[in-house]
Amino acid sequence: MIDIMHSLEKTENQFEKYLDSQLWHACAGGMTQIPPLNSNVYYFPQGHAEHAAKNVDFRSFPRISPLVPCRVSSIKYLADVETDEVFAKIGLVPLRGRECEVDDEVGLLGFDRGFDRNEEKEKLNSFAKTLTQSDANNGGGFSVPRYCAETIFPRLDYSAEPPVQTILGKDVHGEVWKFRHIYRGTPRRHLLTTGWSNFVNQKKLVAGDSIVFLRAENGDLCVGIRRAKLGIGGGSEVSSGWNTGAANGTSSLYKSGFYGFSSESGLKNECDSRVKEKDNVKIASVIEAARLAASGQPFEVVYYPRASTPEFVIKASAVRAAMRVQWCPGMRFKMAFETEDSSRISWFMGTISSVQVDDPIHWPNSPWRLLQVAWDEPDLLQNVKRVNPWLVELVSSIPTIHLSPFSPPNKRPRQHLEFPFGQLPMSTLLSNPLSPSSPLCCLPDNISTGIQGARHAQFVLSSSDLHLNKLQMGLRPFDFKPLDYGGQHPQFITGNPLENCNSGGSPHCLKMESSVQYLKKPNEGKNGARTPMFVLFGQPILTEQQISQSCSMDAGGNSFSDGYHDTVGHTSNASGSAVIQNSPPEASSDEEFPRLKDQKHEHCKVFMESEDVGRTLDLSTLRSYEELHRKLSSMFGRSTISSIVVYSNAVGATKLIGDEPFG
Amino acid sequence: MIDIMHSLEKTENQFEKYLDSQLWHACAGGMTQIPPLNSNVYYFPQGHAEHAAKNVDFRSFPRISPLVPCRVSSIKYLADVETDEVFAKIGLVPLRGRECEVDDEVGLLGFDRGFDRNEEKEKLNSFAKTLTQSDANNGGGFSVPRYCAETIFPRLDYSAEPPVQTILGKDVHGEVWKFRHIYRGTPRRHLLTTGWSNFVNQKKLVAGDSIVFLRAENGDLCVGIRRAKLGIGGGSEVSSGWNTGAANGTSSLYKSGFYGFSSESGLKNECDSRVKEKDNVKIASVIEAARLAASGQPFEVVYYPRASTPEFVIKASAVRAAMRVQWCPGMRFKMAFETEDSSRISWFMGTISSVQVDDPIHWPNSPWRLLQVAWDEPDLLQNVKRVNPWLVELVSSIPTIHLSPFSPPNKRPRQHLEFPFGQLPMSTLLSNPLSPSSPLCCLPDNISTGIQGARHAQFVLSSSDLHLNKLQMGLRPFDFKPLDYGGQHPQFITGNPLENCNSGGSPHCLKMESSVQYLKKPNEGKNGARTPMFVLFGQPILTEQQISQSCSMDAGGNSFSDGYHDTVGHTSNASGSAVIQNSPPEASSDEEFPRLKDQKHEHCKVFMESEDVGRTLDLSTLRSYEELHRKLSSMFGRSTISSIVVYSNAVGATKLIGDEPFG
DNA sequence: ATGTCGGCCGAAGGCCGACAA
DNA sequence: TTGTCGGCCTTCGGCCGACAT
Repeated sequence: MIDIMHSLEKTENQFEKYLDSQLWHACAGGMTQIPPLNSNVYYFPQGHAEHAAKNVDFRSFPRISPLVPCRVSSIKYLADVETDEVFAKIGLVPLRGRECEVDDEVGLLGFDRGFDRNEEKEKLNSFAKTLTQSDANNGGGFSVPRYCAETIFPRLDYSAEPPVQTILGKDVHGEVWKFRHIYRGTPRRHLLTTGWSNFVNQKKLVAGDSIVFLRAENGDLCVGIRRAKLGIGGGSEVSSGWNTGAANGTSSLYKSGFYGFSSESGLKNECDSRVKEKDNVKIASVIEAARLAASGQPFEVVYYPRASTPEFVIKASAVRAAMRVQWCPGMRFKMAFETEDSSRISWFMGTISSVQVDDPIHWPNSPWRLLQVAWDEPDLLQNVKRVNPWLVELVSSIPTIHLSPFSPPNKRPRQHLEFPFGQLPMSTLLSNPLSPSSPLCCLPDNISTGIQGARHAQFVLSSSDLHLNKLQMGLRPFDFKPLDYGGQHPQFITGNPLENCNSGGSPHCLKMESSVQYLKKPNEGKNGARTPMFVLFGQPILTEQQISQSCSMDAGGNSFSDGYHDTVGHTSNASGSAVIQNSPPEASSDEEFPRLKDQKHEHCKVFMESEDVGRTLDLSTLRSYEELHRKLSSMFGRSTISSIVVYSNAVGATKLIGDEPFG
Repeated sequence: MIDIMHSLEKTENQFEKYLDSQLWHACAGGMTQIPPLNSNVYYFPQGHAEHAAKNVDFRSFPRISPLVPCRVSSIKYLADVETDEVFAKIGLVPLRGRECEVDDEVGLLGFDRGFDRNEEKEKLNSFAKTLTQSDANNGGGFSVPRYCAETIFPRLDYSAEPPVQTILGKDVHGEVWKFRHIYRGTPRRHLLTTGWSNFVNQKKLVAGDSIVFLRAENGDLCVGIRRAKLGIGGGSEVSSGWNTGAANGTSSLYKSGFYGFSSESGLKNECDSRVKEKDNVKIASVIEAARLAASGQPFEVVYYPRASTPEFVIKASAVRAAMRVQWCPGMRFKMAFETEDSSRISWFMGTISSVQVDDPIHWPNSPWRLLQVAWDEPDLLQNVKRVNPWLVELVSSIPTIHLSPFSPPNKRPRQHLEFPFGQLPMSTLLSNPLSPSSPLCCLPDNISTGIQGARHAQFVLSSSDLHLNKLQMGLRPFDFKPLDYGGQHPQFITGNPLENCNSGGSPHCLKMESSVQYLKKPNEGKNGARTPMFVLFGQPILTEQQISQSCSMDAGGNSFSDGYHDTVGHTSNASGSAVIQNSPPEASSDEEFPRLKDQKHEHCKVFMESEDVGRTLDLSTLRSYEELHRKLSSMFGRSTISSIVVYSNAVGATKLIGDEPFG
């Protein structure tokens, strides 16, 4: 394969050393989602240009699509030689026509799972800590959280007085750093002393940066760094008050001159800055990528996961799912952000204030940053005005349902959003938005059995939870209910009651399938056996008996379809199992709940109450209660899971399960 | 003017800041000769490629001349942002045909002089010191040589106890550095203390590097650095034992890690190395320059004066002069090199061992590195095997004269050396090398008055002088003799008695005018009045009366022609003043003694015996004894010059003059 | 459990005159 | 005149437990 861009970069960066994928992801942070190898994605030139942090002139490509369907042909995990900043080179092969459809399946079935497993393992073996002032201070050591010392570091011999050992850690370049690890003080605590200061200075770390310890599969201890982002969200402006500590990052790096005059001298050239100037991604690269993409040739993009701009190579399924939603002003949603110290992920609630194409002149039909939003906590997200639809998650569709029957159909010509995948014939859907077979604006007409919002209700999150450092909602029981129990009303958020969608002038309601599709009774219109089952954070949990049953059935995995593929595959045919027929169960759990796949909803943190130590659990890999039980038992080293195990997902909702089996 | 290369470089180095020419030359060192603006030069692509320190593939320019006549259209004095290394961008406009001839005159008459004046001033206002171990040590200060403190630094108030002041020095980027200057200790000495260590660290200086203090015209004190070259001469290999101290330059720059392991980590990326990797001049630049040069378009070259490769943009007159010499194996010569610490210039003696084109395959007719040489002190110049003819200076032509009458004329076909200037019709000269009007191989037939080598004898240097730190030959009287005193025999060097030229097989004797032309009686065949005059290191010194006389004469300045232009202008006409007729005296003193112009022969160091402080004197600017006397008086602050003033030139020859006038 | 502080100690930085070349 | 050295003082780096959160 001819790869011009790659060879270009080779010349400036002769020695490319590929990182371990685990370490790379640990450094990239929890928000980073690199699409799996051979999966189908959309490439957004617009986002690529944004990533380059420069104004890119695309005039030479007048007709390039704002989103180019591609297959991921290669992924290289790399790290900047100077700053240790991780980045990836993603090889993309543009797709067209039938190719999209066919290959999409391959990607979904073949490789998605492998990636998720990797991520799971990483979570188990790595620990990230944000450096405190004391950690980053010159004369100091590093306070090692007990959990890290006990689970990641080599076993310490506590019989010595004091217990000490030497820690060797490999960084992203394979260089080994040496630390003295001591367990001392009153009360006892783990500390890194000798060697730590040198590490801080060499890596130019400041308070707010994070260090990642990871125990690799071969037993090596790895050490990565994750620099604090200057601001939350995607804008170039720094949000006020958020993470200001890291903005002034030079104070502890350089001795100021004797009279203070020479500090000016030393900081000029880029070698001395701890973070390279933001020209990682060159304009030329963007142009070249766009050129090749437009002409259907393979190309390669460079992506810096910590560059504070949204990802521009997005899993096709996520984009498709987002495009199926009929976005309306007034919709309530939540969106994930990395916290200031990059240690956690916070979900921020907001309301869609407007749905309009971001840059109609240059990218007339682009869904990129389609949604203008108003945040419940606008202070922290001042510079986040527009977001990508596939990054937000609706928390309740009730306002849409309540209001749309009384709002007049929008007479204005809709903006045509490009959507080049063959699987989703835009023209059909858009040309007749009011046809019975496709969803109406704010009026889903194919909901037959009313609201069955139990699954969504599970994600309801009061905004007061957002700033809890610990999840303390704990001990109230989780009501497991079989999905086919009808009549269960969702727990509604009563935020802004969506005046926008009701007022006559401004509402823009765009595209396709209503979000209330999510609430559609999953088994409706399927050949699905109405098997009783349980859902944990939207992830169906079956007994092993149920699995063997469903496998023996015609399309057992499809029983859990939320209705996406019904609409996708057969806009005029309500009963469809054809598209994903014969898919093995593993695949179905991934693709059939794409809304849940986004942003780690399948990952739950499991706390053992006696320890207050959370372990992460990938629900998507659990196919039975038995499997869950085994996993939990091995996690906590006990043979039985007692009732004090509390489940909590990233949102902060917590559940307590009893010792008795689910079913 | 379209200048592709320039604009290319602009993009990578956005802010080009031009240096003061004086500071630039002070940093570049005494060996650097940048040809004057608008002067005519030869551009050597071969040397350019060598400068890039890479193998450049010139196959795309099959017929590019190895030396391209050009006019210097621009000179930019610049310094590397990171390393402070000075470099120049020289704009060149290829010349052809008549253009060469005409414009050469303009260059010679118009601009050469201005440059020399600059250099003179710089010498007077700057001081360079090579850092000792103590200077470069971490815990130390800087020992300021008294001369530097008293002539370059601001006046110190000695009434205080101790006398202290703050020194502010601007570096090449205009940044100001602050030093505490104190005069203390027993015995008293000048020191820089506070601020010095910081400077050393920031600039990553090591013992062997030099610091240059310069008092600019506006009174500002400037501070430049001049890093030690890794080896003397032009090769890429480091000569053994020479300047080894600087080769290991990292010891004092970085604290080694606590356990020593992290020093490995810190030194990897190029930002931490004190000298950038040797890719200053890119291959692409060389190719591009060659392309433009071959097609006659203007181009620009980047030249790093401290890159240890010979200059590749050479004053046309110097090349022409060298090409007129009939180079023969066995010829004795000297060549200037910068000393290890770059504080002085040493002349090394050698013998031409062979005359053959360096790279006959790629550059079949190139004079570049034409001479293969054997050094009298081969140890120090192990890697200098081949040198450019215009860089060597014959010290005696006696072997040629002695031997050539008995050696048979070389029958082998001569190698054709390209020489594209119109003024020197190669074809004529080469096609008939034995014609009476052009010099024979080793047999000058146009010497009419025997040997008159007084001028050359003045430059004879015994190799034992080379390593003297001080010029101590001092006090023997200098025999001033009018030039038209005939019969004075030169002081011959009796080194290797040139067996090569006598042996039948190997001698290659190439090109044109015999070196004994230098010994030709200058006034012979001229319209010159046989005015008695004195020559100081080859620089004629007239009384003011003589000047006014010669100005009123037809070609007064030409009286001092050494015969170059006779041969050049009129190969078949022995009496010629036409070429340089009407030249003002200033111009003539420059161009008519080109051999003396090279390598600062016109600069003498003047020592006041009571002080042992040398001042530099530019003889070429002196046009009368009175002027010399005035200059010396003002230099030493005395109204009369007593007999204890000793003259010594860079070679080490010293002269003592009396109080009485020359004439 | 762990962030921050002051105390303490040793190393390095840095200024000094002595002394010698 | 000036390079180098040892002495001496200060500053900084860095390890420690105390204490508070």
